[in-house]
Amino acid sequence: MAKSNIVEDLERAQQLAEMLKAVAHPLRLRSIAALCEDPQTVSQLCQRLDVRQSLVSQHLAVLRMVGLVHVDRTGGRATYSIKEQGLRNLIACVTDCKKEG
Amino acid sequence: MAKSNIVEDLERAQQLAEMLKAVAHPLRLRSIAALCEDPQTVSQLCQRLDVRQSLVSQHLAVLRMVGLVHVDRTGGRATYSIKEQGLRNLIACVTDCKKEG
DNA sequence: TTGCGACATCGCAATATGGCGATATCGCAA
DNA sequence: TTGCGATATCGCCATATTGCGATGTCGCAA
Repeated sequence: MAKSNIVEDLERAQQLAEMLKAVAHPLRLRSIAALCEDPQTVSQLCQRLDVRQSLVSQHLAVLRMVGLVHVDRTGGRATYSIKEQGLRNLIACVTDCKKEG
Repeated sequence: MAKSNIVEDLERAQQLAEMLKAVAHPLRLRSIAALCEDPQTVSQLCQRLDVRQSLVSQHLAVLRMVGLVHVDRTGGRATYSIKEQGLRNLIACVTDCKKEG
C-alpha cells in the first residue's frame, strides 16, 4: 500500500484539490474562521465580514457545494455552521503554517 | 487579542489564501506529495507524474513563488524539495480531512 | 565553438473565477 | 392576499488560470 497514494491517485488528488480550492479564498477563509467560532446567519456574516449579502451568499454556496459547511434553514433565516470537522484542524494547520512574509 | 485574527485581519487572510491557492491544484498537490517523499529533479517529477515538462515547470514555478519549495540548481539540473515544513502537516491534514465522496 | 540535455518562459486560446447590481424565492406577520 | 426581511441566484463584464507548443537559456562535454 502506497503511503501517499495521492501521487498516483489522480481522482483523489482532484478531489482534495477541489476542496482546497474552496477554502483558498480570502473571504471564504474568513467565513470559515468566523463559523469556527460560532454558527452564524448570512446577515450576521455580512456584518462581521463587512461584505455585501450577495457576495457572502455566493461564497457560502461554494463551501456548501463541497460539503464543508452545513445550513439550517429554520425560521426564515439560514444558519451556517462547520460541517466537515477536519476543517478545524486544517485551518489550524494553515494559520500555523505561517510562512511569515 | 482576538483568537482567530484571520476573521478581521484582511491581509493575513489574503496571504493564507494565496498559499492555499498554490496548493489547491491536482498536479501541484501531487507534486508536493511526491516531494514529501524525496527531493526530485524536474524530469524525475515528469516521469513520476506522467506530465509534460513545460507543465511541471510551470506549476513548480507557482510553488516557488509562494515559497513552499526549495530549488537546488547545481550540476545542470534543478532539484526541488519541500521548503516550508508546515506543508507536510498541511498535506497530512488535508488527506486526513478525507470527506469521502 | 558546437551541440545537447535539462529547465524556464513566452504567447495563445479556452475556460474558470470574482464581484456587482438586479431579480427571484421563501417564511412569516399584518 | 399583501408586504417585507432574509437569502439565493442570475446575467454581465473583467480578470485569472490552465495547458500547449515553441522558443529561450544555461551548464557541460566533445
